[in-house]
Order: sequence, then C-alpha cells, then structure tokens
Amino acid sequence: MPRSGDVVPDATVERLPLYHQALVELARTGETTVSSVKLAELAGVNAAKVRKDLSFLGSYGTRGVGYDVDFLTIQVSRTLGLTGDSSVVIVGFGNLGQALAKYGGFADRGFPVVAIVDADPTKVGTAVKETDGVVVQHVDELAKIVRSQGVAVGVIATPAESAQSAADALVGAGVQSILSFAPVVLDIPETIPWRKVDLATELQILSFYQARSGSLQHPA
Amino acid sequence: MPRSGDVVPDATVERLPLYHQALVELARTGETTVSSVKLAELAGVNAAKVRKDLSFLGSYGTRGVGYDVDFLTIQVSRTLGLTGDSSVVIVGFGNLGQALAKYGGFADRGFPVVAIVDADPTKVGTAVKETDGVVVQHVDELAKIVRSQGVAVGVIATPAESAQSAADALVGAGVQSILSFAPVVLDIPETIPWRKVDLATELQILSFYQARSGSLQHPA
DNA sequence: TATTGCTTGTTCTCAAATTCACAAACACGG
DNA sequence: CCGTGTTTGTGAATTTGAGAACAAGCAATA
Repeated sequence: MPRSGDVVPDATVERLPLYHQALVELARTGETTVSSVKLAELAGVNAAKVRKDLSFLGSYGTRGVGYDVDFLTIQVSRTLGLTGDSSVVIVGFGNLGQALAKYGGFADRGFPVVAIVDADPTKVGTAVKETDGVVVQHVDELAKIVRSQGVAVGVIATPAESAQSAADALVGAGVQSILSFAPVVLDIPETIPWRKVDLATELQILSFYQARSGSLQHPA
Repeated sequence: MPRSGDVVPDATVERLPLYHQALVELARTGETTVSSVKLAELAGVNAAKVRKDLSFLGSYGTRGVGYDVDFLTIQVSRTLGLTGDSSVVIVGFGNLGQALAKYGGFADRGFPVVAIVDADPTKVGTAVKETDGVVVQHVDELAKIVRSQGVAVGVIATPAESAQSAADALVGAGVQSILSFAPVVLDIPETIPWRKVDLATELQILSFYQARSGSLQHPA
C-alpha cells in the first residue's frame, strides 16, 4: 500500500497535472465526486492507470462511490507542490519571449510572470501590458530581481546560442527550476530540475506518425 | 537485425528529432563523421541508447569510425518523414496564436506557417509581417485554405472552450496532423495523429521535482 | 598481410510502466 | 440487518524501455 512518504514514479508525476486540470474543471461545473472512469476520460488516459497513479498519493477514494473532487484536488496540488503562486522570470524578449509574456496561460495556472530580462539594451524599458505592465530589464539585474521578488522559475526564451549563458545566469541568480524553449541540451546542476520544450520537435514527432499514417496512433 | 521495415519504438521516435537537431548542428560546424558518444553528448542521452535507437533505422555506422553526418541526417529525416516542408495553419489569433505566428522557430525547421484563421471577424485581415505578411482569415475558409495551400499540420491556439470545434474544423478541412496548445483532451479520429503541449503542465511537473529538491533529478 | 585500436551493433539483464482482473469495501434500498 | 450494485485499491502478468557489456568488423599502419 503506497503511502505519501513513498516515491511517486516519474510517469505518474507527468500525469498528475492532467488530473489536476480535470479536477479543477469538474469543480467549476459543480461536480462533487468523480469516478476513476470519468477522470480517465477527462484526462485522456486509461482508468486503471488513474487508480494506480492516485494510489501513490494515498487511499483517497471511497469504494462504490469514487473520489471527492475538492479533497482530491488538494491532495494532487500538495503532491505537486502547488501551494500558492510561483513567480516566473522570462529570459529573452525576442518573438518567443514576447509571445510567452503576453500569453496569459501562465498566470491563470499559478505561475505569474513578474519579470522579463534581455541582454539587448535597446529592449530594456519596454512594458508588456498583458502582464500588468511588467517592464523589460537588463539581464545583469537578474540576481537582484530573483532575490527581491522571490522568483522561483526561470523560462529561457533566447536563441539557442545564448541559452547556456541564460541558464548560467538563472542558476547564479538562484532560481529553483528552469523551463527552456531553446533546442539545445543545457548544462545545469543536478540540484535544479529543468525541462525542455521544443515546438519543432513536437511537429517532427507528428511527422513520423503521419508518415506511418493510420497504422499507429500516437501514444496519448 | 532491425531493418527499415520493422517497427521503430515510440521512445525512439521521440528522440529522433534530438539526433536530427544535433546532426544539423554538426554539419553546420563542418563535421563529417560523428561517434555515438559525441552524438549522445549533443542530444543529452546515453551513448548506448543512441546506438540502439539508430540501429532501428538500419546499420548506417562504420565500426571503428562512427556515422557519416550527412548520410545519417538523411536517414533520420527519411524515417521521420521530413521530406520537404510541411505547411502549417494556426487556428486562433489570440495572444498565443499571435505569439506562435511571429515565432520564427517553425519555418526554420521546415514547418512554414502559411495561414492563420480565427472565428472573430474583427481579427480577420490583420497581417503578420514575421511570416511574410500572412493575413488572418476567417475559420470558415479553413477547408478552402487547406486544399489550395496543401496544408499538412494544424496548430490549435484557441482557448480551451473552442479547442474541440477547432479540432473538428481542422479534421474536416483535411489536415494530416494536429498540435494543440489547449489544456483539454481532444476527440480526434485515430487516423490523425495529434499531440498536446501544455506550458502550465510543464511548470507543474517542475514544481514537483523542485519540492523534492535535490533528491531526484528530472528524467532528461 | 598481420596487428592494433577503436566504435558499432546486438545480446542479455534488469528496471519501469502498463494493463488486467478481482477481492475488498462502501452506500443504499428493502 | 442483509443483499445488491458499484467502484476502489492492488497483486500479478505482460510489455516496454534502459543500460551494461562485449563480440564483430573496419581502418590504419607498418
């Protein structure tokens, strides 16, 4: 019987946000309980997998009934460490950086963008109205910003060539995790978790399954 | 001995774009051959895994020497179905849609954005200079656009509520694969491969590993 | 042509993840 | 209070993936 002290498998961790998202949606529509079958449908996975995943957090369901939406939401949030907002700083104010800054999807889900930096002095001073008028600052200010604003997450939106120096700056400034959109492997200390999102890579993976068209559906 | 007719494992497919990226970079810097160790380093994976992955495409290396960069690039491209450009249409011209349209990273890697559509008539007519002046059209034109321009990929950048109707429109219009940024599970025919990228989900996964700080590094 | 050194391709073993299948447990109605 | 129907939680079996280890094979050199 897995208890909260036990390890949560990586594969499960990657799915917890899906459940969280589905639970928030259920709460919004007024549902008070949910079965593993329903939750599986909303998250796009298999019901047995949902039950096994949730069992790693503890025994929070009621047999014959299902899971309490609000209670389970809290447990999933707690496991993911989603207690309160985590401030984000974006490094790089090119097209992608501007895009991410204006995109509201971060703040909506508890990750407000509180600062933007760039190495180009001509970009410093620009205000982004979509993020409450955050003003672009110079990358040299990074350490000061992270400390004073308590920034937890750094997002790298620089060109590939500058990504490593951006990472170094973020690590030096003291952020606790990094999300990179640059298509390069970064050298980052083991103590700081980081992930890479590469949009072109996603399209190339699709390309493969499209070429094999019909024969195989993409794995969820 | 795996041959090109055999199945390529899903896990391998997800890494092929990384190798492709690394190979392109090697070619750019003038390297003509590369070892599995070097390629592994550039892609951020284990060397044994590189060799095993590549062996699914065929026996394209030379023992004692390594892989020919140009030749291997061609083989990886062919396996991924990256023969020539694949046109992309973006559905949704809100913040994220505009962001993606202006972001040059798609075209650079063989996925030019040739059209943008939105359901809001007030947005129709806007030109995006970053993508050679592509003009936003109404979503009702989608089928015509896809047919006339030979669009292969649809990118969904709408709010979550509109994502399913966007997907339906794309499927009806005849696109061959779909990349969605909306945080919902889509109902799409098995014949059309699709993937979901959710930026907030990425941050939430990081949140977990950050909470478990230091004890576990995120799996690549 | 024989030897040496290096790197691939593949086999083998182990670990992780998925899926099935079902007993255990609860609510509810009679 | 008992039986029924439903849904969880979890062993067990299966599939998939990771990594180590090494024989096979090629180039280069003398």
